Amino acid sequence: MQQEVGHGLVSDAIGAISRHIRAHDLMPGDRLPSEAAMSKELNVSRTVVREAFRSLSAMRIIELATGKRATVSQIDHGAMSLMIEHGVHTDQINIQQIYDVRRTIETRIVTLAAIRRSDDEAAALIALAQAMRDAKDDASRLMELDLAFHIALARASKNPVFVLIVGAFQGITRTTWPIGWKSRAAVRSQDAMLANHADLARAIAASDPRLAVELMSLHFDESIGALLAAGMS
Amino acid sequence: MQQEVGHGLVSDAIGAISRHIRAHDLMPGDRLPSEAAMSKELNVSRTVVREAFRSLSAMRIIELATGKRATVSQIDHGAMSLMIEHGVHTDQINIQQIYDVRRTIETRIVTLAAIRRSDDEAAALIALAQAMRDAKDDASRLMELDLAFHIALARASKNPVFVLIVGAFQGITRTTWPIGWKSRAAVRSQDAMLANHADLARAIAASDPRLAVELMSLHFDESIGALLAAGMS
DNA sequence: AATAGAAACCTGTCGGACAGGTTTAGGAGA
DNA sequence: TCTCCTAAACCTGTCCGACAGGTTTCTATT
Repeated sequence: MQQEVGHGLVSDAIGAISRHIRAHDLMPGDRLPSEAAMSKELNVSRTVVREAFRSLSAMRIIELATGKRATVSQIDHGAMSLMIEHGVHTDQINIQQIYDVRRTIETRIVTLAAIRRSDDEAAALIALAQAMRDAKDDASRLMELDLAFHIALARASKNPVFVLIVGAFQGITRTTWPIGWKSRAAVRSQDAMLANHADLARAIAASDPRLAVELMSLHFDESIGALLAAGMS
Repeated sequence: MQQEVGHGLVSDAIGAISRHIRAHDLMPGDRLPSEAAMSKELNVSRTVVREAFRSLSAMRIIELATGKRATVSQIDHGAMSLMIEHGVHTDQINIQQIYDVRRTIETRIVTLAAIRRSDDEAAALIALAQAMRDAKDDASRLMELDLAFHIALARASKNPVFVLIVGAFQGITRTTWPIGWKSRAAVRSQDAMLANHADLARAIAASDPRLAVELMSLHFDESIGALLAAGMS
C-alpha cells in the first residue's frame, strides 16, 4: 500500500504519521493513535514508532505527555530557536546576519501592526514598554520584557509566520542581548532605547505605520551599533 | 553536576548533547560520541540516548547514518519546511500570509543579491532563468527550477538565514505552485512570468538593486493575483 | 443521575539480542 | 618503509519483553 522512500523504518513511520494527520484532518489538540496501535498498523516495533513520535515532537508537530496519547500541536518556534542557535554556535550564521533579517522582518511587522492592531494589543504594547522602563535596573527581567514586546508586535501583525520567525530568534537573542545592554551602559543610551520602545508602542496605538517604521529602523541601527561597539564580529 | 529541568530523561539527554557540542566546539562534520558512550556518561539507557539523537536529527542539528557515528550537521531547512507545511495543513497559517512573508524577505534578498552577488552566481541565475523558459511545457521541472532560482537568489544575498527562510517555504510551495501555474494558463501570463525571472536575473547581474526590487514586487503581485484568481483563500 | 473506585490503556525507561554497516589496527606484500 | 588488504572491534537499526507510573474509561454503588 504505502512504500516510503526515506531509508529506514523510522523515516517511513514519520511519513506515515504525517500522512495520518492530513488524511484525518486532525487539528491542534486532536489525539493520535497510541504507539501500540501505530506499531500494529505499520507492522513495525513500538521502538520505531516511538522514535518517529519523538522526531515529530522535536519539530513541534505533535506533543507528547506520559500516560496521555500524543496530540497534534500548535505551531511553535521552539524548534526553530534551537536550530538558529545551533547555526550560530557552529559559525554558520553570525549575529549581524540575524539582525539584518530581523530588521527586514520587523520593519514589515510594525507596518502591519500599525494597521491591524486591536485596541487590546495597542494597550498591551504600551503596558509592556512601561514595564520595561520600570525594570530598567533588572537586566534579566528587562530582556524578557523586550523579547515579549517584539513578539507582541509580531502578533499584532496578524500573521503567525512573522510570530514564528521573530520567535525563532529569541533563543540566540537571549545570549547576545546582555552584550548589547552592557555596551549601552557605557554609551549612556539605555534611556534612549527605553524611550524608543515607548514611542514605538505609541506609534502603533496611533496607527501611524510610517512613524513606526522609522522608529523601528532607529532601534535596529542603534542595536547593531551597540553590538558592534561591544566587539561582536 | 548537571541537573536538567526538562520533563523526562530524553529532554535531559537532548540538553546534554547540545551542551556537549558547544563545550567541545564541534563544527559541522565532526563526530559525536557513540550512543553507548553517551549512555554510560549520562547514566541512562541507550533507548533514551537514541531518542535524544533522533530528536536532534529531526531538527537537523545532527546527522545519523547506520554504522557511522552521529555527526554535527550543516544548517538545513528540511525541518522548517515540515513545520510550515504542518501549520498550513492545520489551518494555522494560510497561503497569503506566507506570500506576505516571502515578499518581505525576497525584496530584501534581491537588494542584497544585486550588491553582493559573485559573477558565478549572476551567471547561474541567468542560466536558471533560461532553463525555466526551456522547461515551459514541463510544469514539474519548471517548478523545481523556479524553486532553485529563488534559493540561488537567497544564496547570492550572502546571508544563510535568508536561504533558510526561503527554503522553509519550499515544501508548502510545492503544493501550491501548480495551482498558480494553472491559473496563469487561463490568463495567458505564463510567458510574462518567465520573462520576469529572466529580467530579474539580468538586473542582479547588472547590479541594479532598484530594478531588481521592482521586478520582484511585480512577481509577487502577479503570483498572489494568480493564486487568488484560482480561489485560494 | 452523580460519583468513587477499579480495570484497561498508555507512555517512559530499562536491558538484552542480533543483523548489518563502518572504522581501525595489524599484518602481508611490495 | 610504505601500501594495501583483511579481520576484528565498533556502531547503529530494529525487535522483544518487562515493569513503573500516569490517564481514561467503565462500572457498580449510592
